[in-house]
Amino acid sequence: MVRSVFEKSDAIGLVAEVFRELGYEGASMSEITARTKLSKGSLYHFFPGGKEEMAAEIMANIDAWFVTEMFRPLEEDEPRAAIARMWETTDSYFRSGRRICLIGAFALDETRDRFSGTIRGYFHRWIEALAGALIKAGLRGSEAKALAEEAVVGIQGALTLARALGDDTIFGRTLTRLKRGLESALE
Amino acid sequence: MVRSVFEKSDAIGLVAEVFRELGYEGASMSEITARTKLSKGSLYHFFPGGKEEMAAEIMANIDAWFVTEMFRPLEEDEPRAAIARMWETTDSYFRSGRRICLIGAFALDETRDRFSGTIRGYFHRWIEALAGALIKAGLRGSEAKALAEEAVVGIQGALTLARALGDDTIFGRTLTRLKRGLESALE
DNA sequence: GATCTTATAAACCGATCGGTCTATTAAATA
DNA sequence: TATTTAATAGACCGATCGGTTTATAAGATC
Repeated sequence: MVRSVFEKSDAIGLVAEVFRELGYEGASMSEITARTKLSKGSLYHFFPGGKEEMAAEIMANIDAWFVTEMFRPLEEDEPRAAIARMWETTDSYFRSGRRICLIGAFALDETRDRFSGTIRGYFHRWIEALAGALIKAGLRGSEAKALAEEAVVGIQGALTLARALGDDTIFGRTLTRLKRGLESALE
Repeated sequence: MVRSVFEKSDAIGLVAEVFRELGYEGASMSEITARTKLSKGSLYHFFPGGKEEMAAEIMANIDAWFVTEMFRPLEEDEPRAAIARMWETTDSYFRSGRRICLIGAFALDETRDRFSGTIRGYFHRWIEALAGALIKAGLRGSEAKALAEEAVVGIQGALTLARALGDDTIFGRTLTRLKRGLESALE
């Protein structure tokens, strides 16, 4: 069989999973072909720019997903409902802490230099969108900004510790704590 | 010149910096030799086991440093003073957020599988040591554990966001917030 | 049905990978 | 002073790296 009706969007998802497991440098082309079952021919057909283009498209994909599912709702919808949905979206996207944040992982080593704009933009927009929703819900700007930052910091930290400790419960516990923190500030 | 009076402890520090910048997979032997100015001869003399041994010794070194400077003081010294010192030690070790946590970074990709014991031990002891100090300072066990976990989660998250946003202020701001959280619980 | 495009497979490429080995020399020991 | 050990430099090795190319065949278009 020479043609398996893979679409580029399928490829993005499959390759993303490999980057998530191995990191940018750890994900060699041979590991990517082995784990995705996509040949080099297919991969370079979809991503002529190689690994760098794969990573860039994956990040753009993730970013677009968050914009649609989380940032724009926070910016445009009724703030309390959007915030409530944010916690659910976060828990399900990160599979209760069993899935890491690829954009956060890329930020830690020199991979960051290749994608600094996307990385900065993702976290900046998350914090700004949440802070904006908190302001619409009645908080002062300074308090909203601090709480939004605290939430995103907590999510990232909990993802790191969930992996580091092999603990399936810390992520959910952290989300619950952060959610209560916001709710008590909004009372 | 053929002998430069390098000691193994010097080598550990130099190589650690390369792993911190490039990650485990990104730190190739040629990059390590280029950045440390240590030849392959020297590196394999100090670390016959190659990259894996380098990383293992670096992590053991970091762990030992934290045990001496932070965990044991939390476990043995007067708790409030030890906690106060913990914040200072954390800020100076991570250079106000400009330096990442290598052990946290290793936790995120498959590098974790090589060193899972050390990684888990490091974070577990940090949380346990801090929780123990909080209990000695008068908190209930459950509250102490939750606050200790919150502190270590926040530190890791702030390190990620400091790098991701290129923001030199978020780490200090987070430490201050976490510190106040503990203090108000101890009042 | 002929042609063209899209997708796949895999042989192949030079460069770099992690690691070994030999040579050399400074310091320690006898 | 002779000998051994610790440390360094770098040539060298097979394997793997990211990437290119050629071949082939399944849809799509005409």
